[in-house]
Amino acid sequence: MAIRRQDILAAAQRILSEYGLADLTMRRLAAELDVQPGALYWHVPNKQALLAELADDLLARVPEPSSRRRWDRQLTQLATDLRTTLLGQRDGAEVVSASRASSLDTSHLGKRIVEIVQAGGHTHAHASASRDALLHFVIGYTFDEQSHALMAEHGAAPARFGDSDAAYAAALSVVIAGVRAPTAGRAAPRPAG
Amino acid sequence: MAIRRQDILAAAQRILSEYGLADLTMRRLAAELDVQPGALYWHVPNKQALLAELADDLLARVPEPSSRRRWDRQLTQLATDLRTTLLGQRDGAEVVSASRASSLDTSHLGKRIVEIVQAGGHTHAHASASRDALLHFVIGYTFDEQSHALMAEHGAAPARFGDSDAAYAAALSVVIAGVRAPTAGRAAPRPAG
DNA sequence: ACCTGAACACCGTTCAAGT
DNA sequence: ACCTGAACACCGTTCAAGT
Repeated sequence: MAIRRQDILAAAQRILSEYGLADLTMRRLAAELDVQPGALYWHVPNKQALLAELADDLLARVPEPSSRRRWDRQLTQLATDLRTTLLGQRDGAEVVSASRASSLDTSHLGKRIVEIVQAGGHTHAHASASRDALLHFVIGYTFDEQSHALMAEHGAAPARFGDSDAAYAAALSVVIAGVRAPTAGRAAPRPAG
Repeated sequence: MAIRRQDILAAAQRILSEYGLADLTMRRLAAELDVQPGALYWHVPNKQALLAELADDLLARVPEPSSRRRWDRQLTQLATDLRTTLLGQRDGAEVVSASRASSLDTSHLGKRIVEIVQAGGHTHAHASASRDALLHFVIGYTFDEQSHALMAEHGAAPARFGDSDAAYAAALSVVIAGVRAPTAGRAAPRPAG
């Protein structure tokens, strides 16, 4: 009974969820499937490709925003769901962060964001810039959140106080406000204070 | 003639600049200094601490924004200089990204951003959210840029077309606009299209 | 077609023992 | 005080040979 590519992915998922990314090695994966490490390389070109597939599967779990709502609400929804999805998988943000390698802009998520912003009446240029700003923010932010939670668990860092969801929402709203107000860059200077 | 902590840092810098982060191993570092690998552990607790110090040194190179300019210009300047600094060091964004582990908010850079936004007449809460949005964006964006450039070099990815500085400036201006316009979240909805 | 066995070329970290 | 020698417990990847 030969192992299939599918089995490898599933086993990788299991190890990731139960033991974390640090324990997800090709040797551990082979042991989980009762084969020799080399056997994996008949099904998969290398570890990176495996991680990329895990990342894609994870991003595919982000739900579509309901298109009935206002475009900027859709964007907020999407960014919120993306974070929730990443937090829902152990080391989720790191997996995505480590293996995206600049395919984010051409990803389904990236395209959806551009569509939504354009549907809001903005130029393609502004939509692209918004996509870059939004995706890099969300992933970077969540990565930090997740790795800090891990360190706090191991006692290597003090636990953060306050409502983390609220902190995220506040930072997110900064980016969203910028998406909504592209002309602010050319607005007349307001007096400070 | 014993080696000093300083020498280790300097050698690490050399390896990083000449061969990249992947080649910066404790064993390679020891070889560079003509000592056994174990010798390093008399001077340094572990590899992570070393990387954290490299990251700190790198971030310290970011120049202070001239305080004569308008606050939002200072912010743009800072974010632009941060990217330039990261791009100026081989694998710079990755080094910072890998070893910051949520010390960014308490970093000098983080504090400066909060000060600047508050000097712009905004609340501390908004300044904190802006810091989070801005730093995560810049580092995530630059990391992607740098790793993509590396992959393109190795022929593993198509080279990006267009002006990368302009693309960055566009995405950055989205975030900055959001920092400038915190009330936009409560503004009346504009008709789309 | 699919896997084993065995190797290659590495890692970070620890620690008794030496000087 | 500072380092060596030697080990421990690992890595990802390749590839001839087997079934």
